[in-house]
Amino acid sequence: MDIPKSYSSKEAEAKWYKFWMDNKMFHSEPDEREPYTIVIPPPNVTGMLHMGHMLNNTIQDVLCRRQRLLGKNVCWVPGTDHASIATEAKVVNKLSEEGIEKKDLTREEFMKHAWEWKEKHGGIILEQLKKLGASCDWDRTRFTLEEDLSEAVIDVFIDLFNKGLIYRGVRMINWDPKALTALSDEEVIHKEVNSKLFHVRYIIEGTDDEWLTVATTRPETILGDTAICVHPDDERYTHLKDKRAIVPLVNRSIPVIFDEYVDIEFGTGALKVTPAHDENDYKLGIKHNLETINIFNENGTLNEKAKLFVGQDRFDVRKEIEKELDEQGYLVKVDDLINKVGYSERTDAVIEPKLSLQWFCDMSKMAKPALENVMDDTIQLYPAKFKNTYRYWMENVKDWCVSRQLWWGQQIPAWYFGSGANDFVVAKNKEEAQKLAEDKSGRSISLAEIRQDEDVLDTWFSSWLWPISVFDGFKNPKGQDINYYYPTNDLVTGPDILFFWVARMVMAGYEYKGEKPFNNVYLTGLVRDKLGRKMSKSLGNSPDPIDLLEKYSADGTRVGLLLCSPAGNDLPFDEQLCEQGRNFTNKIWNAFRLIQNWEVHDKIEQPQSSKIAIQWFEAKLAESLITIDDHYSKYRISDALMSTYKLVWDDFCSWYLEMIKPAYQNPIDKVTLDETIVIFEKLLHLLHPFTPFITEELWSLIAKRGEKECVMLNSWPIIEKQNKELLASFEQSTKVISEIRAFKISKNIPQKDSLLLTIKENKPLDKSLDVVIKKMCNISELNYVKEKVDKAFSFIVNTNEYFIPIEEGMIDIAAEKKKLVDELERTKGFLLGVTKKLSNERFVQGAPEQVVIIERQKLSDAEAKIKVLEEQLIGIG
RNA sequence: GGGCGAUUAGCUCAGUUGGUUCAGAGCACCUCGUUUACACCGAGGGGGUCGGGAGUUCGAAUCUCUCAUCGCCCA
Repeated sequence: MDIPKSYSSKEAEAKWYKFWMDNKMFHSEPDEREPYTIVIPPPNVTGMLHMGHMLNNTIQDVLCRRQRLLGKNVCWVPGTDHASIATEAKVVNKLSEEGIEKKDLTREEFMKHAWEWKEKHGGIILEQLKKLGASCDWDRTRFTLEEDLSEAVIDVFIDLFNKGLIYRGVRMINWDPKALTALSDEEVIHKEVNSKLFHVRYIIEGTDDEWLTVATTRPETILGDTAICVHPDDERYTHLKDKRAIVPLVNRSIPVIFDEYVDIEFGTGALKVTPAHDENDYKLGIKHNLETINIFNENGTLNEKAKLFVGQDRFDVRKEIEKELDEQGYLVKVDDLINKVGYSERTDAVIEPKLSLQWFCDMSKMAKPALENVMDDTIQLYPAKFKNTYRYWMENVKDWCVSRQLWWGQQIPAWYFGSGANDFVVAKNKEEAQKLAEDKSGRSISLAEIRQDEDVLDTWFSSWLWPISVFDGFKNPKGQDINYYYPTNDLVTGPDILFFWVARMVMAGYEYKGEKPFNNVYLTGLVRDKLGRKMSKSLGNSPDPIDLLEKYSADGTRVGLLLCSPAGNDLPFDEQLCEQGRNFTNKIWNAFRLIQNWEVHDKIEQPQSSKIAIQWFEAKLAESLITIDDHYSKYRISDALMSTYKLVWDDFCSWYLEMIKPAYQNPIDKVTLDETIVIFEKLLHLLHPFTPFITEELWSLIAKRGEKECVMLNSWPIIEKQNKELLASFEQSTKVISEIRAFKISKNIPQKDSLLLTIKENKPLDKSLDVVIKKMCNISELNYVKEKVDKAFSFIVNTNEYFIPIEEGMIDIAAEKKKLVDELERTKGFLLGVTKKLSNERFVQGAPEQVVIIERQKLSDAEAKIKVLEEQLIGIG
């Protein structure tokens, strides 16, 4: 068979993904096996695959594929979420490019456009995941706005309302003037920006020249001021008790109030109070019974209440009012200031605090079990350090603003039947609403009188039900799916949505299933660029994932991503890692080529060195498997990969294959070849979670297979019995081999030249491995002697002395001597340390017995070594 | 400003209850090598006072305190 020198991934990837799909190998149905379930963190329908998705889904796929190999019934549920704000923004933009304004459309017309957009773009990201090799059960793909899932959302809203956990109220909310909707606190990103602190003076009412100077970053809100507040202990201002000041430009009279809330040190110690446009001012306003003047329109322009600058944008007004205040003598000075400003996560608009009537969800009751069950590890977070953050959130949980002033989403099932603040009911449909409304009002109400709330629910109000709703747990609570797959096993997501999503899923899980939604949460880091910056569209510093997949293959890219991704730590991505991943797949490929090209003979007897090599590798495999399984159990995926990588590259390719490799153009014996193929197959299983495509390809090539046989459904290797003695002896031999190789390099001796090796055995030695040393170093003759050998290159491994006779002129006596002296010095120093330790009464008394025994062993080893070194030094003269 | 976490080789990170010379891995780097799987390779090698300081201990990368720098969350 003619096998190319390098692995070509493209064909194999297409072929095997199709094979898995055609044979429904990712599909799961409940059966008698133990389930292993993951629900995907649903990506936005607006999204394109980015590096974060790549990492996140690679990890999920690794976990799923390993569990499949372990024999579990694996179900990885994919899907997308409708992303209210982002999608609506995309659709509005698209329509406006076509000359259509949202306000000219009915709700139904708009929704039609939105669904069309979703059908066209919503599936792109899922198709991209297939290129990565994601083994999702695509037959189970769900969408948060589909009918069943929406019904669950509405039912939950109604249920929570009836339980008194959802209410309607006026609050200061985060208003996005670009998207024209309320945002939850979590959707606001606070950034540090360079601002200015304006010092503006207000004249005291009834005086000609008595002024009070305030400091503010937002001079445009002066127009909505309804008080000035100072600290009661601030002596600068005590004389202003019961006085009033005049707001500049608009000449409105406002009171000077006293409250301990004010920071005496900040600015001038006098704070202008604008209750309509600042959370803290709002609280002050309630406390001191102040007027509230809302000077902004919903889009961030000023309204007629401002009296000046009406219709202009808030940021333009900030510049203009500065000029105006200065010209009229109100502006005292302007300082530079760095402060934090809230921005919309979705539109990047500066958030405007706004008083508004919204729907809220009371979290305090549901937070309780959600907190307890994470703190006691019923639900485990990996890494556990996130328990702290989680606890902080849950102990300081705030009510959740769930309404959004949008159309793309589930419309809030609240129905209004009058103009009173309480003239509403919550019901599943208009007919039910009518009944409830009549009950509530005690009068007859026609259907025409009833209007549904215009707003929709926050997207997270869908996502928090995801682990239940994808298994139809609301529609069919006793269904086979929900009973079998819930609670799910693992959740893989980023710490940035630990509260947004993870915590809320936990709450919903306990509220609606009485049980946790998942056992373990693996929190990945953020993917950053080489300079440590977040990857973002605006910076343009993110590689295109699809390019990476094409350049380095899916397997190579997966390995590259996982090489540097310890749980919870950020991932400083470097394309070089994908190159390393690709090189790794090429190494595996070539190991296969080597084995494949050997000619086999039935009649040849198995060499002793091959027999030992097999025994050794089996022991090594068993040892590595324990390590690898342990890493997986702790979700240390990078470490599991590195252990696998070293097992394959170092132990299998560099040691094992070299040990069994027949001489040039000689055939191999059948026993060794067969055993080697068995070993190779085991390695393919260990590799499969990381590199699914090449392992499937090689599995099919290395032996004859049945039509539907494949590596992904075959079993994970079982740990064979361990053999620590053999591993220890082998390690000694590798040291000997390394010494001889180094010697050959230093003397420019070609590999094909054979050497003699003589050993003086000072300490019992496993001689069965001599055949390996002979083969690996091309030793023609290996002897044991009682006396040391003159005129030879020598070295010591584990107090045994090794001699390679060479011509006298070739020995660099000075260098040899220096090597021995250095080693002697080091060993003596070491001996001194050990002696000191052992002569210390308190050490011998205090340390555990085992530690003391080890120290005594070190002492006698060092003494023996010193003796050998000294003898060699005498011999060398 | 408050809370949490980090700081180990050029880079990215391991280091499990303090105890083998425990200072490690991968990559990068340097030297040699076109030997018949692979130069997307092989063999060999250099490199760190474990952020600084103090303390506890027979013994500290590991525990305590303190300072510095960075990150995250919150105000």
